[in-house]
Amino acid sequence: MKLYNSKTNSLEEFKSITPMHVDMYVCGPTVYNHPHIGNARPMIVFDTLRRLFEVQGYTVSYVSNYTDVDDKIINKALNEELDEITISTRYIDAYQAVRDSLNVKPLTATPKVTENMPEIISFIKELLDKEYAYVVDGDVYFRVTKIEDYGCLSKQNIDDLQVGARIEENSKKENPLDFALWKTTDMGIRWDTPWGKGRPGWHTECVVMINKVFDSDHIDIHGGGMDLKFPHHENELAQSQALHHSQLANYWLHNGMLNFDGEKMSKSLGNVVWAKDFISEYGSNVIRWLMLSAHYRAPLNISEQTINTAKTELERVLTALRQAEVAQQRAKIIDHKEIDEKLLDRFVAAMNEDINTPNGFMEIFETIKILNKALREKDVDWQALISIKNALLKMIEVIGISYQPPILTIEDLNNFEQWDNARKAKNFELADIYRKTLSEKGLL
RNA sequence: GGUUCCUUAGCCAAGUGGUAAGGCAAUUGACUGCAACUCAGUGAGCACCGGUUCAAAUCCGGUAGGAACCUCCA
Repeated sequence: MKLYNSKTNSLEEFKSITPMHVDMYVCGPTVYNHPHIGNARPMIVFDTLRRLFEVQGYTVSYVSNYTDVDDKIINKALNEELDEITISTRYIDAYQAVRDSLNVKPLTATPKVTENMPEIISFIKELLDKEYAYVVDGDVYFRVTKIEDYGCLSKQNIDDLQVGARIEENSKKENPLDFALWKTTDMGIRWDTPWGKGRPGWHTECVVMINKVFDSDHIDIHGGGMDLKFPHHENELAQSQALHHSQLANYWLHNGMLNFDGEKMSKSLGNVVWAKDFISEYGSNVIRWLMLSAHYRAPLNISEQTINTAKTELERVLTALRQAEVAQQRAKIIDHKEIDEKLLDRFVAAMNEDINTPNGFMEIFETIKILNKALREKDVDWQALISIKNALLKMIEVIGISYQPPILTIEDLNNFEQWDNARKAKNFELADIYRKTLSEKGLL
């Protein structure tokens, strides 16, 4: 498999640290609100990558965190006169519900900041001990200049950054690029430390959780949205280099951002679309199909038209499967588990080119064409047909499309027969009645 | 101001040197009792300019337009 490594800006052949196993960490959300449709993209992309690994025999440890300590959460809690845990729990549940309804496979672990405070504090302490960090008025900052190639992930030059850096009110830092590891505060949830009572900065948690959950300072894949590349991932990397001389991950993957009707979603534009609303309106299959119809690194624009296209295309896939299934059951052919490996291999090969889902979709369409033709042969080769169908089922499983094959009842079988008979007898009025019944049951 | 990236038919979207995948829409034909489904066919020379090469959508340079990031938004 080839993956585009954001760190080297090039396609690289994937090689796992442990044979046939992948350790993957994807930065999760700060849980202060419901997930919007943009949050769904990394969920879908990295779940698909996980499934792509698994179909090839890898086991995958897929971890994604919840940031449950943050100013936004604290503010929300103050607004609603609730405590932070109530707020963060509410939205963690909301995220989990969206993951479930998007058919995202259960994650291996979903660590939270509040559950890792001793480790986070001792990590910061170690950075202080080794002088990669310094304390000012109870705040702790990371000393960016101590990392020689700081900026190597995001291809930022420190000097350029300093020129472009916004002027901060906070002049306590040695260098404007230094980032906060700890903030002393008298508001909201706080922890005691030798340097002050407060809460951790954002960039430390991911490194600490990776180290802890994977029991290693070096994993295979670190993913997230393109917007996290700098500063978040850069800063994670810097901390890992500081304490472990480790690059943290072999492959850094970043998904592109999502637009709605050509515009970035934002509260000020008032065009934020909540994932739960989108899912209940269009269903998770349509969303997955839509999100995967473009390459994960490219920006993706959602519009009425792209939604409708996704619906139509998806319907084509499911129709082919359904019709094959119905015909097979009417012919009373018992299913076998064989898969047309040649067809599946073509799909996997396409997907293995840096999760090239558009080309994967092409192979799906090719397979559909083959299936439809096989189904309409004069003498159907059922064994071959079932193998093709099973290959197609495997493909949509990789992209996470859920599909329940219809199970024909005696009544359904009878309706089919009556429909055939009526047509033979040229009693079209009666035939149309049966056709309507079958159509309404979604069997045509 | 800095960094990274993008520009392919009406629309979506692959394709990193050898002569433009796939899909949606449109349209023609076949199938059908009619229809749906399905199958077969029809359409671009790749933003623009210049260069390298036997050969470029693909490499290099420039122009125009667009996007993301530059301290906590996936």
